[in-house]
Amino acid sequence: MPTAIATREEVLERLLLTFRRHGYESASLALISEATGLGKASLYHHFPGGKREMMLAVLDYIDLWFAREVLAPLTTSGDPARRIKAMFDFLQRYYENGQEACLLGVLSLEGTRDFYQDRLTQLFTDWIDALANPLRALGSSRAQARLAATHAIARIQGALVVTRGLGNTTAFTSELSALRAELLRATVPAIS
Amino acid sequence: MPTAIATREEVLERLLLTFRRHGYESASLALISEATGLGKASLYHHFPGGKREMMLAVLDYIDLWFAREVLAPLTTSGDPARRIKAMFDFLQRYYENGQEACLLGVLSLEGTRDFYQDRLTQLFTDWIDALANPLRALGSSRAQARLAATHAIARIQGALVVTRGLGNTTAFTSELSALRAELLRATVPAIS
DNA sequence: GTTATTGTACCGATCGTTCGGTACATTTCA
DNA sequence: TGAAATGTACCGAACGATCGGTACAATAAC
Repeated sequence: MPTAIATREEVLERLLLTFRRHGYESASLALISEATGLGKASLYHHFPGGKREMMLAVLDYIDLWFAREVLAPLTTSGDPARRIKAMFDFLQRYYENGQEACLLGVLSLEGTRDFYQDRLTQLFTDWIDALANPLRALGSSRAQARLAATHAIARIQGALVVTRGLGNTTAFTSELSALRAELLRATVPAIS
Repeated sequence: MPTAIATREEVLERLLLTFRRHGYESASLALISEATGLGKASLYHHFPGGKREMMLAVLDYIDLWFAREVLAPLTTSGDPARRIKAMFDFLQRYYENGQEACLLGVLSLEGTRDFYQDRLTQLFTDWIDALANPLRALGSSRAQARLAATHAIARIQGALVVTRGLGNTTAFTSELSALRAELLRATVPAIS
């Protein structure tokens, strides 16, 4: 093999960041080429299916580390409060206090999501199911926990939107810490 | 004057819908031309500044009716609960149960928002300030009301995102009715 | 030498934009 | 009153640039 300038994982990481920042349609190949440091030929060597395959590869990649970093920790049998805290710590890092977008959110608002809508739905569903887990352990019924989990993820997404709309990260920080406290209290008054 | 096939307001309405569905970058002139029924050249007759001017015109248009339909009703001196209810009724209609996107949300997640970021910030700020009004009237302090208003708008935006991600409108409906009940109770426990 | 990887040069299609010009109601002037 | 001039609304065609994608020869690692 010739010197792989970057490992596949590094390339996927760059792709992910580019899609997070620009979405699918607006992420041009020129932009992707620049972000990954790979020429078009190289990109098409690694992803013969073109931009679609790049997006799908990123979604596969997300499936992996999202399962490892978020879903699995949420569904272990440890202290539920500890599990929830771990998720928030991760999100705070991952979104960089609201400065970096969420791929799921960006893709959700895209005009045409034909070929990845089902992947999106699956990711959201998995996330909701996983988060419902510790909420049940904190005393909610199955249905309540699912509603509360949906509610929580909506708030996270909303915090990201409003933060970018307002142009500063205070909204994100305060919303996330409030949500965290609310979930740990196991009181989701708006839902009950 | 030749008979205008469509009034300027009708054109702006079509433009708004197109930008809501596709955002700024992904709304091509071909798409806009089809949506408005105007040829590209005609569009440039009405908006010499091109796509940018179309977007700015839409933002001007929004400033007008958003102020009339949402902000003004929120800041009247009537029953605060009634004012809040009116906003939710309007939003439910405007977003069509989560099927249609919010221009503010879509634009907020766009990769480059250089020339309209300040307009976006202003719109969000105005909305938050207006909503804080009846919340104060329901007993919250000034700071609490502002936090609760920001929280509410984040949840609305998040509900739209998650609804589209999940691909069905139940999340939107349940989130919005829960939020409405919460605001009317004047209890925003996650913030306090 | 074989195979994986890449840079360069291209393709047709579409991007936002502009040009040249038509249709027609209004205004100007005889 | 009637013809000429003006202004507004609109469109088809084409602009240069960029889009996503491909062909292929050169290069690099084994």
